Amino acid sequence: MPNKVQVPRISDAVAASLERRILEGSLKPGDRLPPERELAAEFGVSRPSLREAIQKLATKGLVQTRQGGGTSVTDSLESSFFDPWQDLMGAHPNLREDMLEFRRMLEGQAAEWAAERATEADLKRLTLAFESLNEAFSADDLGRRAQTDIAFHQAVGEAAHNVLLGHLSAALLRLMHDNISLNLGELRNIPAAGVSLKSQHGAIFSAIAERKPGAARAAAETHIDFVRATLAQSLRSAARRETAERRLHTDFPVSSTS
Amino acid sequence: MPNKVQVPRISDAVAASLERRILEGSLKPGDRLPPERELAAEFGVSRPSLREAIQKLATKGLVQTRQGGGTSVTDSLESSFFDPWQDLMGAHPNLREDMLEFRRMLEGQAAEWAAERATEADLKRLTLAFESLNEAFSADDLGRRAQTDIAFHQAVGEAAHNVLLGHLSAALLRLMHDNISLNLGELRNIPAAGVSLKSQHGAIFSAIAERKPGAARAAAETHIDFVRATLAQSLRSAARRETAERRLHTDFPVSSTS
DNA sequence: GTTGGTAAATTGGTAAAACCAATATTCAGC
DNA sequence: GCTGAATATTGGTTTTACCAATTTACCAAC
Repeated sequence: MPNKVQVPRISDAVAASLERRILEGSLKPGDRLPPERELAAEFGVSRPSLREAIQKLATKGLVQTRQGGGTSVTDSLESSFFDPWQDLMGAHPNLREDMLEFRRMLEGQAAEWAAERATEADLKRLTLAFESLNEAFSADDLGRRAQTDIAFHQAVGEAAHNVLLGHLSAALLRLMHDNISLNLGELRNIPAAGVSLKSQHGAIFSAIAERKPGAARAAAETHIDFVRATLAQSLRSAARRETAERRLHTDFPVSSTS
Repeated sequence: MPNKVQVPRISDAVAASLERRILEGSLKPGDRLPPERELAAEFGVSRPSLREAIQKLATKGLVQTRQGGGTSVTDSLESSFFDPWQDLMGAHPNLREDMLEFRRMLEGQAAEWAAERATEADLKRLTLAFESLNEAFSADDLGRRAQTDIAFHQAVGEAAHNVLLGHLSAALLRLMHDNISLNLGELRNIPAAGVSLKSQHGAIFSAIAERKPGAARAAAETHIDFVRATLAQSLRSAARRETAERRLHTDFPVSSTS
């Protein structure tokens, strides 16, 4: 093979650019890409070339196209981890504790790296996410709380600037929100939990903004420890409620032989 | 989602047809496909649609296209199943660094927990794995080395008694071993690497067996740091070999006029 | 006969324009 | 507010033209 200068194809370059955005988290699962015509103009290429790039990504499973509906980012990177973990959930009933422990490790590390590495743009984004989270807590909207909670933790994960950690963190958050036994919405029914959660998020945010890696890690770990303890209490409380419900509806027959 | 009849896209159908020919052997590695214009006429579709089909196959690695030269079937037939992370590793050099950084954190934590929690059965298993690894190093069998390396780290991951960590640790290690662009096998060609790798595994093993969490973590982190540094050296070494090879085959005419 | 250079043919790469098909949005009527 | 029709949007396909890289054919010089 002689010293042939390799000229990159337009469709390859466009596909690589979009792929990078997916990898680094700028484009998230479920996000809609701009329309083909718009995206082609944005990249300064023809639509057929842009289509070839999109088809490459579709073949890799990174995006999915629907005629009339647009092109969206799949969750294939997170699924690589999410699906096996979901299987593990069924096989290991006590996985909740392992998961929270794992999450403590992951989020502690994420917060530490975020405090070391966050750019101005990262901090701006984290600030917006934190403000949205506080608004959701004030508005008493459970759906919005879950969404902004995820967004806040994702912003931390991305400020850590390790793409693997970012995607793993997202997969883990999704796993927790998708499983009843780990349903964090249950925490909101506990009176004091909201106040504590809010101040814990605040501590994480401040430590990162003030670039204190050690404090950020400690704050994140404290937060997960609290979630852990409160979740356990909540599940015990739910179990007690179920027991009381069964007592109320249990009618024993009077038997003289046993 | 209602009972919507799924109409297959032309490009998908064409790609599937060509893929079938490749997999059944009608088209063999090295075979040239007919020219795009001819193939499009043969399938009764437009050339852009045919091109999209070809691009799908190219993305899967089943064919390779050269402008002016045609499209040929490659000799890599393992591309029926596609791991998105595997492909990303090759295409995004920064991901390699992120992965090693992440693994350093993960394996450090795994070793620490293993030292705290390993049962007698865990230690027995770890011992066997360590012995197998040493045998593989002595036997100079590259395939066996990779396998026993994975098994050793898996044993550590399981002794950590966190299911998620164990699973993830194994998945990431397998991903690195499977990735050609990382070429972990190259480490074995470096004279001092084998001895260092062996003693590093030994340090991890001893620290866990002697239940020293701090030492175990440090040993695991040192191990990844070494892999990191040696991999970088290996890649530089490969680049130097390529340069020398080019020098060997470059024959410039002697010119007296400059 | 061999080698090097040039022209022509072939084949992949890119773009523009037009049209078709599926989905999403808007609006009118009840 | 709900339903159905009309309209707009967005992906899918085709046709045509042109560009760019490679291959083949041809010819001249040695």
